[in-house]
Amino acid sequence: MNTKELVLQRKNKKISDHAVRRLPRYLKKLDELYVDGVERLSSNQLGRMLSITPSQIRQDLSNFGEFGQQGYGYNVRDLRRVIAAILGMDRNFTAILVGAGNIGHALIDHFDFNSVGVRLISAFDANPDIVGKSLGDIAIYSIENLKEMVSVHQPDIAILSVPMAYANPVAEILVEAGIKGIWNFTNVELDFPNATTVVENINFSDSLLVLSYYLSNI
Amino acid sequence: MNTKELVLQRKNKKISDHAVRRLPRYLKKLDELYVDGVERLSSNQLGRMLSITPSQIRQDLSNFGEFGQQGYGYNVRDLRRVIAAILGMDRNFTAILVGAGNIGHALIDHFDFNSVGVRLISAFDANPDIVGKSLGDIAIYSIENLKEMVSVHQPDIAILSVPMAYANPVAEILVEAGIKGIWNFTNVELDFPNATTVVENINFSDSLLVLSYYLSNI
DNA sequence: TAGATTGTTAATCGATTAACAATC
DNA sequence: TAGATTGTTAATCGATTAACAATC
Repeated sequence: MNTKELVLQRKNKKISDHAVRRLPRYLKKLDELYVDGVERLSSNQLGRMLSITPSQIRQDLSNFGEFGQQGYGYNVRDLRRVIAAILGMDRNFTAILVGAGNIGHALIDHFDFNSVGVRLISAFDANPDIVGKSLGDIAIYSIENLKEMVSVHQPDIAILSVPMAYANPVAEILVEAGIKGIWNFTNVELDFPNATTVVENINFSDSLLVLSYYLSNI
Repeated sequence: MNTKELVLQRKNKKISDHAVRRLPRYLKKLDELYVDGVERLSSNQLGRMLSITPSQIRQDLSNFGEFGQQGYGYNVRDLRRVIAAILGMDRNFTAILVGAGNIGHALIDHFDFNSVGVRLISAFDANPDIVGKSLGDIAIYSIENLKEMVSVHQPDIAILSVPMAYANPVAEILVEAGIKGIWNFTNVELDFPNATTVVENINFSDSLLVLSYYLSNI
């Protein structure tokens, strides 16, 4: 299979969010197997490893192309590459951190942006005590310059980790400046009037409440 | 409506995870409205605010009981209470932080556990430099004592934020010691053999990959 | 009362699973 | 070749939406 022939979406099929969210799980398992030196893999084997039916795996992959071979299965190395490409890992997306508090710290120090193909280029904060300094090798700029910097440098993703009260106003600035994606850590649902912007939420309080629900209901 | 009569699940109906994950959104909006002094609300109004069909809201709520009134709608204050109770917010769940690195820091400093009815009682770490100190008013104990402390004090929830390599071994200790829920920040899929333990994942890398996917595919 | 809105049943839509012909 | 496993079509299952009688 030639990766260059990769079609990201076949036949204008509508691809469900469920399917998309399974792709990172496939990828991670394939990475593990690759590191372990495994060369081939059937949908059946992968399914057992992830508690997913082989049917579903084949359906999911068939949204994007034909990556297997009858009687053989999938080549681990190739399939990894394909899924990485589908997920946009080779697009060299750039990101800025907006709000350099504790979560921002944690991301800069511990999150391997590289491993998902994203490059973090700078940070912005309102606190004059930290503006002008840097976190690791990420410089912190004043939030005053956010709009201009986004307009000029056109980063793809804004990691939004400002205090809740600022979530919507800052998001609006980002959208106006032309940001394409927002990774939203604010626990606030962003309300856009005219949104072509992609928003992906990491919502701690919703998540903990769901855990609390299931704990309450065995 | 009398909150004491609340039944958490009617008719042994199976409640879908989708429905459960919408409840925190309802609650948050109801909180806002309550603070703004709004007294009543129809499923239609709430639906417009959240971009959810009124049908779905009524279906979701009907999983748990009858909380509205024909011709009137829902009482904001009552419905808030009911949903909070369904989500287990008045169960006084306790939590421990396992791995007191940056994410742990961020949670202690900024996350309002109180607002979801959870009480954080202590933290554990392997780093001898911080064991014995505290973060805010949360004491940090040695991870050596984890199993014993969990067995004795029986916290409900473990917030798992250890390095990836330790995710599964530490999770196993927690389960053996009788933990009921794990809020998993490790980016690792926990594999339990005999799991009655509830796991709720916060997976940064999966989430960022999904954002990257949608950015790649307009 | 008349209008509004619920809770629920029925209809639709979408996602998952099963089955199987094609073929490596 | 024979066995294995794909990609896809069909069947099933589950979730969402629509419709409406009940009733505040």
